[in-house]
Amino acid sequence: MSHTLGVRQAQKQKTRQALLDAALLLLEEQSLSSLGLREVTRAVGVAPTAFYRHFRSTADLGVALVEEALGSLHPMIRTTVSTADDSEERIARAVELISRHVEAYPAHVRFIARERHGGVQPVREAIREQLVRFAREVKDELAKDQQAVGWSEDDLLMLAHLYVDQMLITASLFLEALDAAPEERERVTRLATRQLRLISVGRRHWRD
Amino acid sequence: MSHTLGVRQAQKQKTRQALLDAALLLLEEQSLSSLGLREVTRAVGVAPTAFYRHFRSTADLGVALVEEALGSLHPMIRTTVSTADDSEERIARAVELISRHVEAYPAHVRFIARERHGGVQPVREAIREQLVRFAREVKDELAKDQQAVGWSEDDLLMLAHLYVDQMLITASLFLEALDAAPEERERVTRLATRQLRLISVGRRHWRD
DNA sequence: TGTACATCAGTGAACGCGCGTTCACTGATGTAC
DNA sequence: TGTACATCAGTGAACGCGCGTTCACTGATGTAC
Repeated sequence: MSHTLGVRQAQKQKTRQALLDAALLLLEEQSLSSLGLREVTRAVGVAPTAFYRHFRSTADLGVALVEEALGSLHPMIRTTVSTADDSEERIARAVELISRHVEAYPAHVRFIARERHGGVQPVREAIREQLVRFAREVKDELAKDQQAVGWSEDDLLMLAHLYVDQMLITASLFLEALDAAPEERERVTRLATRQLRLISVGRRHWRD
Repeated sequence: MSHTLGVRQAQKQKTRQALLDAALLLLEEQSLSSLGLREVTRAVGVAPTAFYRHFRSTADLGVALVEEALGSLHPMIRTTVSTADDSEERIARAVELISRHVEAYPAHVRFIARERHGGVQPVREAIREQLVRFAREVKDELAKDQQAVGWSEDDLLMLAHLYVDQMLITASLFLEALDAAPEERERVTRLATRQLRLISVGRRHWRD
């Protein structure tokens, strides 16, 4: 067995996670900039002062949520972009992946969409950094493709950013469609698929 | 002379505008969801209760700000898309227009970017409605172009949404570059230009 | 294994403060004659 | 033009409430011997 945490450390982590979970729930209906520390501790059932054992402020908690929401996504994105088969199938798989991710983690997705341009600077910055990393990773994968011959680094990065932004737009559309009729999700799937297709067409004819 | 407001009405409008201006200023560093009514009236120099003579709540004020930020933009967007000359020149003009708009109204642009996915439902809805209108108008202009032959209504709307989203992304990049060195704005201009160019290439070869 | 001491996650009282909302008001502007 | 009354934008006091932060604390867990 690998290293086991002491009882005390384990309990601390449990409380910390409870604070993160409660905050994410509360953030479905407000922005981080109006989230109160007492709200969060009340939802968890601990004293307000316990908050300080884990986070300096709600902004600090927000930065931790960014890591939780985006940190584990890097390998998933890499493999989705890199899998080198037919373009049409890859597009379908990417859209499907986004759709499933939004269904599985709607609150995380909402949080990122909301705080990307939100009122809390350190959180905005943390999101920006993660997205820049995504774009660089996508660029690296694109560079391996045979289509990338003749493309400058700059153009590849430009395309990577286009894909990353498109991914976020699609995620946010799926989010809005979550409580709607299934047809609505189908509509979003078709829209996102065709938008990616159009970008792929542009990519294919870029240097004609 | 056309109809003149009475002194009383004119003064009321002036106060209302002062409230909107003050709110916009305060929203540079926070989200609407945490904006306080007393903050706003304090900044203007009127009693807190005066607020209620103009708005039911800060959410209500937010909806008014959406109208102020986006309402007057429709004709501008229409003409930019419709002007039917060389594609490359049109792209340059569109990017230039966005850049100038962000320089002229940074606070409005920031407000829209921030509250588009923000924590206040009626404001989100108001922004969504305006963006859907933009997309429909862009679609109508695209439909007039000779390139649109063979395109379905659905595909045209898909492309229109792509353009509108791209416009917002570009605006938000220019916003981040506002306080940076001029080279940074130049970099954003080149990035946005090439992204629009790639979309145009995709458009040209869509039905190959 | 048992004991004595250290650590530290979570407590609970207390603080000063700004919040949104109510209410009856004032006094300049508007209107009817 | 002058007068008497109505309107209503903005006032100021008052309210109850929840906020973030401080502080000394408790008692279970961890550690040294």
